[in-house]
Amino acid sequence: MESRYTPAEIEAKWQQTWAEHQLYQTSETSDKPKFYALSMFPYPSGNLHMGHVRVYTIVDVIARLKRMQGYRVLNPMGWDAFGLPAENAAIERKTQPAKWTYQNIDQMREQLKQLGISFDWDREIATCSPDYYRWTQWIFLEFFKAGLAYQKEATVNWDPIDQTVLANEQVDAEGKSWRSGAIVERKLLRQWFLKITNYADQLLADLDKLTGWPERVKLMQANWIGKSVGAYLEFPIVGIDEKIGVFTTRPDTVYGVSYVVLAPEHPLTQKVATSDRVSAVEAFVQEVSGQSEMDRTAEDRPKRGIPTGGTAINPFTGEEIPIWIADYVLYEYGTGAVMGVPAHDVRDFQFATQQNLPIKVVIAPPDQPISDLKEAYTEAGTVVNSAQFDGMVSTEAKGEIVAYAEKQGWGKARIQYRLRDWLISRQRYWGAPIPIIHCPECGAVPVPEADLPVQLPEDVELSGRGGSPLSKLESWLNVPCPSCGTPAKRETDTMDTFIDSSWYFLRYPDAKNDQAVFERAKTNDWMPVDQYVGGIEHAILHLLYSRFFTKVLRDRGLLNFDEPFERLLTQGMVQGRTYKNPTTGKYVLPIDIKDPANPIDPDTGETLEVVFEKMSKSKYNGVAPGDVVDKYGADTARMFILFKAPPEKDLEWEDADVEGQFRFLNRVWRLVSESAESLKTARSQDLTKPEKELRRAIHTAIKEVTDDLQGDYQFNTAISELMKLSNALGDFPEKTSSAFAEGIKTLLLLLAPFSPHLTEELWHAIGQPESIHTQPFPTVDPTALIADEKTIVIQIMGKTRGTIEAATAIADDKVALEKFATDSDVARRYIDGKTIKKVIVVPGKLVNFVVS
RNA sequence: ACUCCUGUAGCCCAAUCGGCAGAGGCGGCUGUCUCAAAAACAGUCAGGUGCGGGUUCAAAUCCCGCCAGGAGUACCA
Repeated sequence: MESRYTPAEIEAKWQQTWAEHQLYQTSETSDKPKFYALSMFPYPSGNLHMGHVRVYTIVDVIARLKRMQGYRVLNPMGWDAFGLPAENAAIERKTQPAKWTYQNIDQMREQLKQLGISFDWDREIATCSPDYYRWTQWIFLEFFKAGLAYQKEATVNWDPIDQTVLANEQVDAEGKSWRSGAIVERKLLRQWFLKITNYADQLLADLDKLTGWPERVKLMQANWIGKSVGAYLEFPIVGIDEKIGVFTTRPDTVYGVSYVVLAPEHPLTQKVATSDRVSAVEAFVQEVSGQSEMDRTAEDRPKRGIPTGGTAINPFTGEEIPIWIADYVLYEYGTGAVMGVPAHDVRDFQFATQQNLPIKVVIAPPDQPISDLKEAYTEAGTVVNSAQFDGMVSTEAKGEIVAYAEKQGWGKARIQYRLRDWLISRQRYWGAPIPIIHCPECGAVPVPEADLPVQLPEDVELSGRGGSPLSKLESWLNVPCPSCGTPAKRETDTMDTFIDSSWYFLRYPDAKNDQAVFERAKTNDWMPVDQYVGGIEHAILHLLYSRFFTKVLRDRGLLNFDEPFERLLTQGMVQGRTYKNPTTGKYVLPIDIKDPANPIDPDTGETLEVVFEKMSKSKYNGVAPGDVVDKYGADTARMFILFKAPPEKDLEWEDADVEGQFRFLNRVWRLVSESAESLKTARSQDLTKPEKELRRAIHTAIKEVTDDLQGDYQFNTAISELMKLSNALGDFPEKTSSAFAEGIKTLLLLLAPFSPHLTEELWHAIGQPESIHTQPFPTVDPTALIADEKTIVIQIMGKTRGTIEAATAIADDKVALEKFATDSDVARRYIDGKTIKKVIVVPGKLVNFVVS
């Protein structure tokens, strides 16, 4: 065989052989248990980056391991192919989005294949293909039939750069678009929504079922859903036959209400204003609405508001209280109006102090007298100044007061969510058209199932400006109404691309079905996904939407499970070495650095800061996967990525460490190829002591690697175990021993999921006829793990004083060990002449003497 | 401001139920090879676990209080 390790040759060879033998095709007709391994599918930007390499490598190791462990594994791949970049690229390059996208897909598929990932390419999907979006549209119509898709005029987030609306989830805390980074504007538009709020409670409650998810992702979703338990209460307006409804989580403080506040956008603002105040109110509302969301919610800015002159009545006390308008009340949340209880709410306290509004204490702190409040008291306490509720504990008063309000017709218990309905219409071309026809007679009519897909027309003029491109295409736009035949118009908005990705995992089990969205039996068989791997950036967006879709489709009778993803692994970023000028903040190209040990700005001569940051073009810190594969091979790239950091942590790309992995694979190569011939004639006889020790090392490695891959996928420590085994084999002199042969085979089998090409080559080199990837994963022989002797730690007063060797039978027996240890030289040296007060014995590990 | 995560050797990272702080890699040093160097190979060096308390026979691990870095949320009534 080849004496040198030449990854380029063997990797190409085996990739071709595997493809010819369809080694990774999903087996469907088997009684093996199923395992669905899934990586979040990529957007086909045209270039694979290291982040991709990391996810797919992680999933590939899991898929390969599970196959060897006897599972039938589904490990599919596809493309999240709709979206704005294609449209923008098409405008720039004067081409069609479809053409650009499919070219990118071809390019990325090739790059992926070079990594040796065991995808079942027969199930490949692209969301922009009519075969796929036909069913996206079909699912939309399922939502429509269920009353979960509706149109509404609403103030929505408008991205001025991308020229489209966005969902709340797609706008970050600073009011910026997740894609373009532009500050979003608020616009009143008629848009399509999905009623995710109907499922708010289930989406929250079922988080408890997701025991295989990271806590922080669940926490983020719970916060996003934002459940608040409280009450809806109504305050009649003096002089008008209308009421102001408020939502509060503190009905127990209702006797302390000293004013009510409306959000500036509230429809009642003009009505409640007294004639002398109307113009001031109008001016205030104008001013606030002219401000961006940013300004309005900026940190520590004072609350602003004005009285309307109008008054309302607190039904509980009969008191007349002023109605104010203030910018700290959000129209989007609750009823857009709040009751002001300055004594027991931090914001109300601040506002009331500022505006000289009365502060009335109704909850007394347990042990303190009610004195002048310096700040709001928001804890529980004893109810005071609250008529018949006086003396109650405030937490109990909540229920009583709500019950009383309900009896009096003043309000009722209410649960409020922060979650809003999902805005899904986009005024762009490259997405799945919403399959609706607007008829002047019948309204919004669904496109009949037989007419799906509503195809995207190809002869379209793209400019990126002035509304949906589809609205300008008369031939496509005008159709007869499917139900009455009247001339009607198609819906011109396309769907948010997050819709496409909210169900793709349901399609893989039956990816080529052209009769139905999927065969229920197949999807129910493979789902839920056993292990999902992807970036933390989807903690809310994609993962919440997918959970929502799953629940709706379950309720439509299509699925028989509640949650789509059993276990979730969120992998960390891949960071590159970045040279940054500390004063200007500018990034410097690595090739401009003369001495990496002492990096200096070539322009200014300043010493540069060396940091690891997420790889990106603008930071000049990217490493191209292709370059690494060319230089070291895919196996080395895979090993490095898995070894350098635990999967959920950020990974710092260091060339020196890549070389370390390359060296390791070379060592394995040499170790196996040097002994390949003698292995074939390995003799078997009674084991010598060194052979027994080697077997113990072999089976310890099996145990450790299996454990590392069982629970939390600790690839880094698994690889270090493989290095240990490799070292032990290298040190072992008897290359013709059967124990050595067992060790070599075990090493290759354990390494196979990590370095599929190298192990396949060596597996054949030692005379094995079948593919290593179809072999069973090694299992532990418990008898091989038993050592004849164990090292026992001797401690005196908790301090280690030495160790003793004890026969295993003694070491594992508490009584025998105590005696053995007490008689040992080490112990005697320290306990002679002292009284033993207590002896702590940990069998197999240590003996600790407490002496006086 | 609040919540969560992370601080272990020069660096990346390990350490079952609390039980000898170290598995692996990088780097450094020494050697082999070489005219020399690089590469490769072999050997070797390394801190008491961010800080201060506490619990315990025993703490990197558990508890309390700080410090540093990162992430998320941020008037949600």
